[in-house]
Amino acid sequence: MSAGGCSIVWFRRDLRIEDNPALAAGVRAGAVVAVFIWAPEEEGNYYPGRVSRWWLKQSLAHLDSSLRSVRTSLVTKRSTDTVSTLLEVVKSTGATKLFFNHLYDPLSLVRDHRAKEVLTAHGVAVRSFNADLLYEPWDVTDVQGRPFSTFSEFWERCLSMPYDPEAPLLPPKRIISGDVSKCHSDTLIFEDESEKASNALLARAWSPGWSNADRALTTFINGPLIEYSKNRRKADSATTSFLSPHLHFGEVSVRKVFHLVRIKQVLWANEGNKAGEESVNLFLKSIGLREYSRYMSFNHPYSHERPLLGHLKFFPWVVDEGYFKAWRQGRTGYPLVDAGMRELWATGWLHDRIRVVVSSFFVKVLQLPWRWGMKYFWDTLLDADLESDALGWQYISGTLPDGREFDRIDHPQLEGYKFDPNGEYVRRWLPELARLPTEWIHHPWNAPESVLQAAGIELGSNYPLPIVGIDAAKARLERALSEMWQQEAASRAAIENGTEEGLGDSFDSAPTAFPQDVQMEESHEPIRNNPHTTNRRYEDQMVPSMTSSLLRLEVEETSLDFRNLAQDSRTEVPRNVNVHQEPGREEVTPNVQRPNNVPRFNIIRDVGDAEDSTAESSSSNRRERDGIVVPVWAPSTSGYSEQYVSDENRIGNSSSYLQRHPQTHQIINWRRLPQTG
DNA sequence: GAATATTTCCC
DNA sequence: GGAAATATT
Repeated sequence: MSAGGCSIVWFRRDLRIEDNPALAAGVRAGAVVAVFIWAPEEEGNYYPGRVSRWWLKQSLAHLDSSLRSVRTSLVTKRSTDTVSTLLEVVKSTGATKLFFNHLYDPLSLVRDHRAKEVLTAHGVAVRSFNADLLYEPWDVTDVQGRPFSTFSEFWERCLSMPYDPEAPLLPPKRIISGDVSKCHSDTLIFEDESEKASNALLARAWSPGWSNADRALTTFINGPLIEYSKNRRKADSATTSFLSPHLHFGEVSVRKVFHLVRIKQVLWANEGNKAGEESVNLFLKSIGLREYSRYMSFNHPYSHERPLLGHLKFFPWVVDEGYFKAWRQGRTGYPLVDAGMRELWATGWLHDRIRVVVSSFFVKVLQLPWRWGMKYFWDTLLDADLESDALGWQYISGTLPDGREFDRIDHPQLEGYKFDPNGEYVRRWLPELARLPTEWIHHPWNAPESVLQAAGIELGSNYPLPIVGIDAAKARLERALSEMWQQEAASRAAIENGTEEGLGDSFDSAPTAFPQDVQMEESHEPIRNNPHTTNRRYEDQMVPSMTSSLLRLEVEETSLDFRNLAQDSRTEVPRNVNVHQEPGREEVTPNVQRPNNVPRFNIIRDVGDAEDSTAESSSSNRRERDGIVVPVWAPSTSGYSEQYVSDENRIGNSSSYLQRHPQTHQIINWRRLPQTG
């Protein structure tokens, strides 16, 4: 290690000092400059929503005070270009090392790789770590080394890995502060005046910050965890862990969660407490889903905007702003859905069950494009998380290999009596229905007039009639699906005739090309040009500004934007460095279907930097997990097809819907997009 | 207790 | 909708 130069520890979504490998490495190496860079414009369409920014603000303040208690502090920077800001910090502090923890969303993968390259080129030693996952995505594969494509296989493998997830690290007792006298901090602005009032309410319910996260974890493990299995179906329960926002910002490490929870499980297993054991399994599964969302994002970097399976390519989404608005405002006429949407709006929070209810209503009953819903979640959820939300919405939309079938509609009335049998949840969030007896609470449209009158309800006036009948929705869904199959057949015929090569790729998931389209009404300018006014977008429930016809026209354009994006990132990733193709993988010709050929990411093995490689080299591949492996997005370097799922024996088994339509068992080859233009 | 109805749960 | 768990006969 070079003498003199300090280390930069670059904080992102790992806002904790406990079990933070990057921080620990920095501390071990000597003096530390802790940095957080706020560059929301880089997030493009995923500029964080109001409540998410509120959380971040609190969390950073908390982190700063923790750092101060161990004698350093957090340098904060406002930036529109993270990498050059990092360079600036390097120059102003004389740092010679950079440490950070991995992220797996597509933007971070590209940016972090670039950061690593640029800084390395400037003579900075860069090391990165796994702090966000139990196992790195590239370590969890089937026996042939291929990534899994269903959650259960993935999770089964995670739970039976030959080595345990790393044990959590203790927080540093003391940190030697690097010289920041020439490195000033910017004041970061996370909320504007109009947002302050709403934000003030959040503080009553939530306490961001890593030590609060730790407390929340302990509370959960010693309390609700044991009943988790029993209570999980209750919409209104305070029996969830409430850890998700903490986890999103990395205030608590999943490894710590995993370890503590596992300890409980062993305890309960020894006591013969079957229910407790089962509860732990279920809770861990939800942790596993979070892992899986990163895994999917890493293996399929477009999963936040593109369906993984292509079978909905020609689905005629209903582009109806009125529907969208009614859904957002909780005025669909289905009490459970509406209660959920009101809760979401009021608190930034929803029980997982209710997320499923409102989102599947959105996709199946309203048939709105799922990306709109996902974007709204992104804007309003306290725990908005790109990877998790993408996984969730893709699951709901049936575009995952193991997702639920598309052609099935759950009835909110039945779900209501399932998750909210006494109607308490509905009454809490829909005061207008508060006096309705339980018998009718989940289907007021059936209630006798006298009952409604007694409850003070006038349907269509102070509470809406169902916006769409379930039967009508089913019929419309069937029509839409047959239209979709027709279009697809036509397109396939056209392709076979060689007349229209690849038509449909750029149209795929048409109005789901959300980006600026569903930007709410007032600003047509891209976010990056207009940071102040765009804050307002998140403030009120507004309607997309595009009319349907405009939106349809926009589709091609957004696809073009998307191409540019892909192109851009290509140029950022040098072709010669990242190629790591395993034997037998590279020769797959496009359109020749092979099972599961998807390696799109390559892994840099940075041998020169492996200070601990000798220490652990004998014990399996453990050493690869820290510091020396950096996830790299190198889409242009791989020469094989991405025909994902043609092995019907594997994927087909998981869904009869897919079995009936085997030709759709393909994960779309997004990489082909740039070439079709 | 095996055969059979019924309910539950799918990321 | 269907596998799997659970209840019923």
